[in-house]
Amino acid sequence: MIARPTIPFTTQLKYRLISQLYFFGTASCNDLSESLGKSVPHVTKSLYELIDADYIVEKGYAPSNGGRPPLIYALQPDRMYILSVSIDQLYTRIGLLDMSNQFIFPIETIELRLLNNKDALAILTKTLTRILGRMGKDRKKIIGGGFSMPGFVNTRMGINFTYLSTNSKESLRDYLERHLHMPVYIENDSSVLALAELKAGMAQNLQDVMVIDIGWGIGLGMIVKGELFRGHTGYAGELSHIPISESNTLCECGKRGCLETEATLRVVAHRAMEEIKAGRISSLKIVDSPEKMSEAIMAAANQGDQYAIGLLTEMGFKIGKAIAILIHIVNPELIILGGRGAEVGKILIAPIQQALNQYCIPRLAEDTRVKVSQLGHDASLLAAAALVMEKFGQTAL
Amino acid sequence: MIARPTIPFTTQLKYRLISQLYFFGTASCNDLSESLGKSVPHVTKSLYELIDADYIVEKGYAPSNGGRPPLIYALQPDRMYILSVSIDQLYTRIGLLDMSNQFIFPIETIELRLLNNKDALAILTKTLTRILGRMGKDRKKIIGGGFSMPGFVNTRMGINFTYLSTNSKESLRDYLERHLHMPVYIENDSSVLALAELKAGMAQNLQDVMVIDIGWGIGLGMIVKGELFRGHTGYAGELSHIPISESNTLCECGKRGCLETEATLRVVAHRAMEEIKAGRISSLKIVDSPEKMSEAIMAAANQGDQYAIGLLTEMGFKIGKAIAILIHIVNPELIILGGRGAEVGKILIAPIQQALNQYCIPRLAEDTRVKVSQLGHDASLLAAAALVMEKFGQTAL
DNA sequence: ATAAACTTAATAAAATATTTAATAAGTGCC
DNA sequence: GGCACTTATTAAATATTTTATTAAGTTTAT
Repeated sequence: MIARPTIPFTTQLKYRLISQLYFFGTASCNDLSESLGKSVPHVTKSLYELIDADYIVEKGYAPSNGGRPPLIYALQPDRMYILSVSIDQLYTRIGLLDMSNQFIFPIETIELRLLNNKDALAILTKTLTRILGRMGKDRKKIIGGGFSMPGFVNTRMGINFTYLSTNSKESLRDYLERHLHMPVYIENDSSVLALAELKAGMAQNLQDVMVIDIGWGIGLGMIVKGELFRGHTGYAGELSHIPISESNTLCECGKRGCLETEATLRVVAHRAMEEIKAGRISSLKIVDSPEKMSEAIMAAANQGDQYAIGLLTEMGFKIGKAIAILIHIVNPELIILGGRGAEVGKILIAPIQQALNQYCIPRLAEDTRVKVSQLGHDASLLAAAALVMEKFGQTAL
Repeated sequence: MIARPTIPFTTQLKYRLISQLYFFGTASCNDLSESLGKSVPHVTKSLYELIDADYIVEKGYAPSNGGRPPLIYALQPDRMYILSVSIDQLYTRIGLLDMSNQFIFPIETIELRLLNNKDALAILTKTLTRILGRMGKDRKKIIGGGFSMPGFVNTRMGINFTYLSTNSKESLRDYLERHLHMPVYIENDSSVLALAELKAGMAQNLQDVMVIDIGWGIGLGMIVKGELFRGHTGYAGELSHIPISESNTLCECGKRGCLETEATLRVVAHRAMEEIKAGRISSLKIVDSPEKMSEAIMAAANQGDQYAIGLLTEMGFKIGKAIAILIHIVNPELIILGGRGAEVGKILIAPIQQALNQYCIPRLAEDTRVKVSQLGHDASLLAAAALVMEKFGQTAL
């Protein structure tokens, strides 16, 4: 078993201070005192010890807020690093982040098909080992690895039941820790998306937020009581298989009418290819793969193509129906549309809002805002790193 | 504004100790130390001070657990009291509890129709004032009032948007505090039912539990991360208006196909009355009110009447469909069937389980147990009191 | 049966963590 | 310049945990 904390501090407060500063970027002693719920003198003391140990640096004074100007602190960027891995069905992206959230190497992307691929984990591990090899003596500074991946992930047990099998009894997390020699945290990709919104996006400082991951499938990341929520065994947010439609399309899961059979980019892409083949007139041309088709549809829709907009509007309305159910159960303050579908968020938001008006109790619909994510493509890598830093801040002694 | 803590202790730990002892009934110093996450000597010290102040008493030694036998502590029963009020559409029950969870007067029940009743709150307040009048000098010992009630309740704002209007800008909570001179906590009845399970029933020590309130309507109380969950504005758990059916019965809320139009005791009672009138043969006879009809149906079902069982089985299956959706979203470890429908829980559990098998992803269905509540009729009064004690334990200084 | 070894529980003393209160230092505004 | 406000520093007081010690039982091996 890998010892979880790589750097041994003498008090828990120091772990929390570093974690907070990582998420804040910069902060004054007062900010930290307030956010950690500890007194200023106590925070000052630990802060100074961390400055002496060169983990934290003073960044000078900020403008006054109507009184004595606050001294600003930040993390020493190259004192610690985080390994961050974002895995999807086709590609895996790997980054190494410093304490100022900068990538210290260009992000590496490898093609790694997860489905029915027994060697996926071995290839991933090998690639990671190669990349880590470049770190030299800085390797010891890596405090952990955060992994975002699709599938049924049980975070507590460190297992992914769908992909990246270890082909043995060993859990995926233990396997990775054994090969990478660092603490590893794995999490479902939709949850990581939600974490990104919580730490760097629109969910900051909010309590109850649902992040819809619109892509090849449809996922849900839940922020409940200001924290990521994963349910009892880690499968909370299985939006894709709730029954939503009257057309009884058979789903992979064996049931009929699942949201996934009706409202994903995959469904839209396949449907467009069929309909165009059958003579449907549009600015859209058939392209060679459904993946590229979905991108073409989104591009066309953003250019104003009526057919593409129609397809996405229909998808949006069905997603809205599912969100209506979600709102009845969870009563969140904000719904964020994220994932690849966020590209056409502006087009989706109207039919979604319409579905909410139609299927929600008015009081509930009124109290819930719907917004499109502003986070870019690197968000999932930053959030996978956040996974590590969050645990770092919870390190007990 | 009413000062929330009636009794001023010098440390927060003392409030938490009293709260814990209330819920535990009796406990050893070690039990308390563990459950509060504080060291034994620290707990001991506060415990002794509370014994000196006569809030807590020693109850002698418990049998050894393999070592030195632990000293057992309990609350002094008549040092503090809690006012507990459980309100439903027709009847309101009022109790006064001591610190050993005993009613110090027989529970009073008054008939109080909530619907379209402008005077409901005035009548309630008058009754409560009369009952409190009997307390004499013990009145000061009441540390608060807990109110369980139907409707859209926003606990943070202290408002019930559906019933018991104050006919003014003042919140219901403020109104009650002003008239009763004590801290008041109001909560939705389904949530209180969940709290009862959390504190005294099957949800004890569990993290994520859904309590289905099967009655005249259908409600949901949610335990998330080991605590009552109410969502952003307090309306989480609105199970009754999620779309579930293909038969498009119009619901009061204006939508079609809501669970409430298909699977409540009210629906079952009305349907039985119509069908029997139309000549349906059964051991059931028509009674004069739907309320009594529903009780007759449940009694007949428990006696083995096939028609009654059929009606309830159909209701159960539809409730199961809704629970399937719930499980996909929340991934709870336990579903508890509560409310008046728990009387026929044994009959409902089979069709519910069947619906889960049919509509849930297998992994999710496997990880979720379904049980029938064991709590009796007084549970909601005890839980309303728990509302008060829970806040008492959170009293800061 | 009985002593030795092992539990669990309670207590006292010492060490550490954390807050409070008082004060100082800087800024902006009248 | 004086006042209100925010931030920083220090000393003293308080809260809390850790460690070691004692007490009171149970279990196991003879």
